[in-house]
Amino acid sequence: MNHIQALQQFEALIQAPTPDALHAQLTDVVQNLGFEHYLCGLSANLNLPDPKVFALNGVSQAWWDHYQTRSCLAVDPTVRMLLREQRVIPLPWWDIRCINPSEKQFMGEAVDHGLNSGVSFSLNARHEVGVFSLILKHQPRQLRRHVSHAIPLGNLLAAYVQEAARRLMDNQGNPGSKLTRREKECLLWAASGKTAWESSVILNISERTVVFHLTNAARKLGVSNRRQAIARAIVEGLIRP
Amino acid sequence: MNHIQALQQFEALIQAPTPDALHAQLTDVVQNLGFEHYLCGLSANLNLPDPKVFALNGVSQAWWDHYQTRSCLAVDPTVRMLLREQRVIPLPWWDIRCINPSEKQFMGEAVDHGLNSGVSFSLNARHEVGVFSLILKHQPRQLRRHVSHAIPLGNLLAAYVQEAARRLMDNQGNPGSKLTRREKECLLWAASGKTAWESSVILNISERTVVFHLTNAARKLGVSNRRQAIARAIVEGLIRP
DNA sequence: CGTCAACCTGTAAGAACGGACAGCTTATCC
DNA sequence: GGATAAGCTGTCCGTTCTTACAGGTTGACG
Repeated sequence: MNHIQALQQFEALIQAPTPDALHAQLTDVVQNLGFEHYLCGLSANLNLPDPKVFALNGVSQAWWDHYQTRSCLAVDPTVRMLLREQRVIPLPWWDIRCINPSEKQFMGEAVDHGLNSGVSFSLNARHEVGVFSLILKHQPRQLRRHVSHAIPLGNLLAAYVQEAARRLMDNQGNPGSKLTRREKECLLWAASGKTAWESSVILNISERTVVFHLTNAARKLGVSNRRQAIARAIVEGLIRP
Repeated sequence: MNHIQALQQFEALIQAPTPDALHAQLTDVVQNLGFEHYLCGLSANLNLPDPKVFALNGVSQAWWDHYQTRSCLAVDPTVRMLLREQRVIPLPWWDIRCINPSEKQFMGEAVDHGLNSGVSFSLNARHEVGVFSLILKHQPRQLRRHVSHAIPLGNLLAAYVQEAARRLMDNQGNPGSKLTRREKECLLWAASGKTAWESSVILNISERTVVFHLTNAARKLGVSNRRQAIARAIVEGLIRP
């Protein structure tokens, strides 16, 4: 498959109307790249009680169930290196260094489930993070050559998958707009260290009204006080101090 | 240049000890990809009073001066589409749609300075954003074919440049370490809505000590109260609620 | 052994917050 | 015209924060 054809196939991904359609197209693309499976986990507003999680599963159901029920996110070394350590360049699996027995065990279990080798890419945007992996079930003759050759297009594919996933997620409703303009303004000034009285002077409204908006904002954000509301609004990208 | 060679050249970039060395290597890599210039702007902690900005300039000094003195960030359509609109897939310049006269004028000025065509890539990580562009001074015979062909490796190159830039920035001093472990812990619980008393129970220290750490953290962050300290710590990536 | 940094603790007074009470205006939509 | 949503305003009271005062402990380093 040459580059131009691949690009056209990638462009088609972001038009996918449903996750199922995306999965079908992606399975095809991944096989054209010389891989058997893929795995995509994307989370907007990570570490929140209600993260929007988008997962596409191109591997065996057994492995996926195992991953979820055992909360393998904490022991998955690709997640650690790409998300927590913020590695932005591709991660071929032979570069993975396990830092504790749990990670080692996890990788062993992956091999047992047929995830023999592969390469993982980091998905990053302002308020979302994720991992996209291309996976080989069987080890080919020249593993490193095979994988390395696919890295440039794989890296590009990761970006397209992220774009496609976001479009699908956006269609499912946008909680960012749940705050009114005033509520965001009050939160913004509160995040800048202003008291309710100071904000009232700035916004030319009464102190009581500032308190009113902050209270409402906190309620909408599902938290119980002002500090937490500020933290949540920043993490969700609703305000930019 | 085949993929494997390119990958080796990319790997070498992240070892660059200084911005000048990176620039020299990058100039070579970019020309191998068939482009004349590059432009890289990366900003950590955007929208803060003291953002860490990293810029590498592979274009004419005149254009760079013009870009900076006229604060073209606000009218650069690549910045709008890649950063504000969060487009994560590559942006060939023929896909740029100017949405106002200022942007149109900006693109005209770019052409006047010899930035004829190119492709821009988005650089994204949790607390940094940027744009990396590959630029053609002269329009080749088959422009679209030429640029499209370079997109996969260009996209990968962008990730390596981002990684290299971060390593250089980290070497220049890391303000994230200015908070002690306890101060970050107290901030984290405060951001979760816990009062000083509640945090004291969690951390098994006295309420007074929690207040002490929060006060110190606020002072170190250059702010005057707890709310602002929480906001700043989150934006700077020191804590993750 | 002195010094330093990080950590820990206490009291007290005034300012700010949180929650509950009750009620207004304005614009939009059916 | 009635209903609804967004915005706005006031008082009261208990809780929490902020800032000031004045200390002690522990471990690393020269």
